[in-house]
Amino acid sequence: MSKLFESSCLHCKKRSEIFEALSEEELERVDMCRVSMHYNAGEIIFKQGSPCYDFVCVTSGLVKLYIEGENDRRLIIGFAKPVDYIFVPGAYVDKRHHFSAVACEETTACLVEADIIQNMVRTNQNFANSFIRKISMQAIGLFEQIASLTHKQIPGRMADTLIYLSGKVYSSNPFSTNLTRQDLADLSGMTKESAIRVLKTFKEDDLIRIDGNLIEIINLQMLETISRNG
Amino acid sequence: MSKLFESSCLHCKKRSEIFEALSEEELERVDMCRVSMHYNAGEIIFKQGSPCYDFVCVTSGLVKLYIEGENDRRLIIGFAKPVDYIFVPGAYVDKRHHFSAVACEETTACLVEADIIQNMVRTNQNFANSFIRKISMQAIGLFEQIASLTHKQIPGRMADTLIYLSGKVYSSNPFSTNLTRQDLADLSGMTKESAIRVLKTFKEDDLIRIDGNLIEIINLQMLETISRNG
DNA sequence: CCTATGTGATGATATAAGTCAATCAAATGT
DNA sequence: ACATTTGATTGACTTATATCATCACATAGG
Repeated sequence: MSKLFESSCLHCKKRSEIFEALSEEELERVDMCRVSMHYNAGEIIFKQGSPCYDFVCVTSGLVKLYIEGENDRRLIIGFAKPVDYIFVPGAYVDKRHHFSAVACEETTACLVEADIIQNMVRTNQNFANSFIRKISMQAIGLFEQIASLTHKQIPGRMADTLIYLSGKVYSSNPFSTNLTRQDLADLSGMTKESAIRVLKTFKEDDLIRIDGNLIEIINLQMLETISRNG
Repeated sequence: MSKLFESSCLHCKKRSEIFEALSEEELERVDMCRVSMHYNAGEIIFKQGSPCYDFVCVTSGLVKLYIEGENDRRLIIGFAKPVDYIFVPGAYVDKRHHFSAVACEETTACLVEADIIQNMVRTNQNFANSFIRKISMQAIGLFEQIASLTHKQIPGRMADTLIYLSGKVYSSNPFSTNLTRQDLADLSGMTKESAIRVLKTFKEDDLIRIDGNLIEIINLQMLETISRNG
């Protein structure tokens, strides 16, 4: 909505890694053309295939990023949380989004014109470097996910998903989430029913505890073993 | 081996997209510190997990890039052919290789110190831009592969592999390849036996023809339909 | 020349995981 | 307060795909 209830980029600066490379003057330039948006849970921020005009920087809430395949199948390839900006590879190739972004919960985000960012990548070496490092990390994450999805079976994949959520996304244990079983399935490359069944066996084996929105990993070591054995 | 039997980067320039952004002076700097290497089929160029010192630019032959998972399982994530340089995401993160590179056939490649390249990314805007575009394209390719591998079943995945090889890697039809059935399987996320079986059904249905090292797509349209239906 | 060794091919079998269908609980709208 | 929707759960069944075992063939090495 209005940018009034967001402080300016200059003060927001301390929280967002990548923007540290920018000078005050550059930050002001970003601030000038940014639009602060509010999304309710479930609302689409951008959709795969649509033209991409903006870079999105999540300032609160949580956003899931997923690929839509044929037959209504989806695969969640990651999350963006405060203060991640979402790297959109299409911005440098075909100006199209190659995955969709949807708010998992109440989310606010700043949209900045892609041109402005790309321009700063051109003119500011340090920014460009952070940018490339960020893309690199995303690529490495994808490698890990692709290896897990193709080489492991259901228990191993779900173990990876739980470890990822607790370790990388929510950074806490137990963690409170409003991801659905379908989301967990889309993260692990399986059907919702299979997800429910593995989670049940994990509960029965006292590896995890689930109470409503709260998921707790009780036996991380065993989960890691399951992950390793595929 | 010796750099004598390779012409200098200055003359090689016309063939390699990304280096077009470099000035003569910069190209000379690259030329100075580059090492030209020769690899026989099957030889490892670099291995997942090892420290990465160099960027690799393939000047002849073909290189397969693959992730090694647990239990000896591998997944081929792409190929590098003349004149691709291999983007190594670890160079900007942890200085480790996150996938392995192996020569599929007689291959020559130039190795350039990662520092030199990274330095030029810093100082040359156009080079940085080409660099980011290249990474972006790799990421988009990974998205497509990950969607294919997780959402499609064996015939769809093998169809994708054949279309990819003919269209993107060999750019010809028929194409001559010395990839083994195991390689085709590693590209498609299945076992060697499954790969052999689908290929057999494809042959029986007159979609493809295989004669020794030669693979020909006879009915591309039908293969694309199979790909779409998963 | 014979023996390893790697690759391709095939059949029998086991099993992992998807599909389909029904039920239940909680949330939401009227 | 009731109807409707949405998500979670479970069971029965089917099927896709891996595994295992075997065999043929070519090539390389001693």
